Amino acid sequence: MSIPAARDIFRKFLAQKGLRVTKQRLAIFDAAFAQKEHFTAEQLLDHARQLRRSVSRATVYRTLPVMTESALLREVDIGSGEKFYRLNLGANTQMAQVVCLDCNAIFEISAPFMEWYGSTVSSKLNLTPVSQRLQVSARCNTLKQTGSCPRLG
Amino acid sequence: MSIPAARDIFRKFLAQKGLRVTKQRLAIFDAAFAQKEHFTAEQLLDHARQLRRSVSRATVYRTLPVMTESALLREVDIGSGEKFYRLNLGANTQMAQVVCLDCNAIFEISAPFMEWYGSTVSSKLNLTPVSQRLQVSARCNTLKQTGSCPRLG
DNA sequence: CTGCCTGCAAACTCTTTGCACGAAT
DNA sequence: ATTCGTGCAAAGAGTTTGCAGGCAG
Repeated sequence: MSIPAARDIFRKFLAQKGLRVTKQRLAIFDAAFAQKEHFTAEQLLDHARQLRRSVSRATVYRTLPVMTESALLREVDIGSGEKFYRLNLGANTQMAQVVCLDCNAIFEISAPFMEWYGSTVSSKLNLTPVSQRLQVSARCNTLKQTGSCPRLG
Repeated sequence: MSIPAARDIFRKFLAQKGLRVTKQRLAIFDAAFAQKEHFTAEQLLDHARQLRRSVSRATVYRTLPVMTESALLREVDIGSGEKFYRLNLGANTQMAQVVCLDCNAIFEISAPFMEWYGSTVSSKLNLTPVSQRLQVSARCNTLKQTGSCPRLG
């Protein structure tokens, strides 16, 4: 998806929710759109400030939920204290994460069965599933064998 | 498992690790053993203080990892800010959680396939799995239909 | 013009840590 | 007698919030 097209989704979502299209929100959106991998609120702030000096941390934290609700971003909480976010343009499958405890890399794995699992298990409890997450924590074999991780150098 | 038997496991684990068997650690252990459901560090502190007035928050936080490593407890992080813990005496299957967003109940579901999934996915990345978690967030049907949740009243 | 949005800084929550005293081995 | 463990209080990290002024609609 192109930048203008994605930005349009964001504008429309804001309008739909009765939210204003501000320069700060657009700068934060553009910064998020430029990220290729997972990023934190702080990293997003850094990048957004390069696009618009005055963007504040508070506005980043207030805009992240908006972008998550609009499905432009996906929140990835690996239980590490800080939350990660990731572009979610056009994604339609549930994703699992494999987190390397040695180099902190997060690998995204398509896991369509999660949706089925969520429904099955929820219905037995008379609940309606909202979301599901599946995460695997693991250690690097290469690091253990050779003493260095390909991603750590 | 009986209380003395479980306490023995704890004593042995402490000895094995070269850690001292203190009155505080035993009080915290007994408090944890009395919990039937998931509990937080704060709840554990409350209960432990009923058994021994002087138990401090710091010691609870320092003891929780010890009990987790000894497999007497299992840590359950549902991404809600605070961590939950649960007795894990003799459990040998991977558990998934279903979390009700309406009443915050946590249901534990046996999910043995998680182990297989973790291995399969990790090996493709040349990683060795350490742990996995699977969680479903859901909403209460009864609450939606009748306006009241059986667990909220 | 109205009132939502913003930046700033302070507040908040949960958890961790430095220190001097106290207790287990 | 050692040394580890403890309580206390302060620090820490990430995130949220109250407020006065600014800008979108």
